[in-house]
Amino acid sequence: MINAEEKFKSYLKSKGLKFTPEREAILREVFSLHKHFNVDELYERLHRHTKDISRATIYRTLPLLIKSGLVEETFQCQNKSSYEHIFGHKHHDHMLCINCGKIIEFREEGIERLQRAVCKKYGFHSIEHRLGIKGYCKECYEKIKGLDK
Amino acid sequence: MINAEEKFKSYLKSKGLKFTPEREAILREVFSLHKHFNVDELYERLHRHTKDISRATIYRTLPLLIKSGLVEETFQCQNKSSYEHIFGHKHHDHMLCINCGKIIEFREEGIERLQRAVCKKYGFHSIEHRLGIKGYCKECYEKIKGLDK
DNA sequence: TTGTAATTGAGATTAAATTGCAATTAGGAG
DNA sequence: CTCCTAATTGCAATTTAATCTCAATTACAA
Repeated sequence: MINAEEKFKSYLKSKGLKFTPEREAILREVFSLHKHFNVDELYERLHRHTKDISRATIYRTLPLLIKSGLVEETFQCQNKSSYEHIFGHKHHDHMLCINCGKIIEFREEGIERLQRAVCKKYGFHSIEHRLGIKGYCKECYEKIKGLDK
Repeated sequence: MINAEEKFKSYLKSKGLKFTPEREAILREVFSLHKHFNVDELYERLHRHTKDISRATIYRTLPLLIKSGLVEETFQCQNKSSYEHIFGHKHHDHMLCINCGKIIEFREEGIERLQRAVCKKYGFHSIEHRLGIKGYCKECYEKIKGLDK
């Protein structure tokens, strides 16, 4: 597998779907973004950087990117789904500061291993797993402690 | 702390809030349910078992139950939040079968410990954490393997 | 018993996500 | 290269979980 575009094309072909300019633009935008994004942010960036692409098309394209293994839904924040591209990255988990919104990514091999062990124990065939820790980042916690709350 | 009701009352009092018949009914219903539930299911059960309580009141009461440490949001399924009561239980994680909907609960002490270690490493003050594994349960995976997909 | 701030239900509202449809188009077959 | 058709698009309407508004009610402390 050479790159994300090839992988996406190959997925589409295998399903009899088309590689349209819209899908290409979305793919490029997603991979030019080196952070998490939600549909609105993606929509805004697409409109700034390329031509108009409707939200409907974004909503229809994201599941394809996910199924092709290029994108993952990472967490939900205020009822909005956030995504990130995962091509060429190892899976990682997230800490989310509920005060300032900061996201800390981490990968903990031991947790990954234990998850595999648990799945094996139950005969469960895992497709995706997500660990999210919500709380206060170091800075915010110190601020809040100061306010005695 | 004697029981869930006392804990809820104590939380409400500490915030200057009232222990109303509606809140009591919701609390009872939640604790009579020994499984996960979403707002709709809770609403249906309340209407079957007790008097009419509006969805608005349920939506307003759940955050109180969560803040008082009696209920946890466990996962999102088809854009609906699921909850469970956690009074007297240790925290556990979930596997969700995307084929039959089965939920497997598990507690893995090692994962809990590693999570605490990661938080410590980053100085992150955790409020809640959630690990969800989606995939196929043993039975469904065998069925699907049989269908060569 | 009373006063008041909290609570309730009904219905309106918000906002994310999905869908129907007519016009357009990618891309394989010939 | 051309043609054909099923896939795709944008728009606007729709769905649906969740939130909000407001007038009437009520818990509960003084």
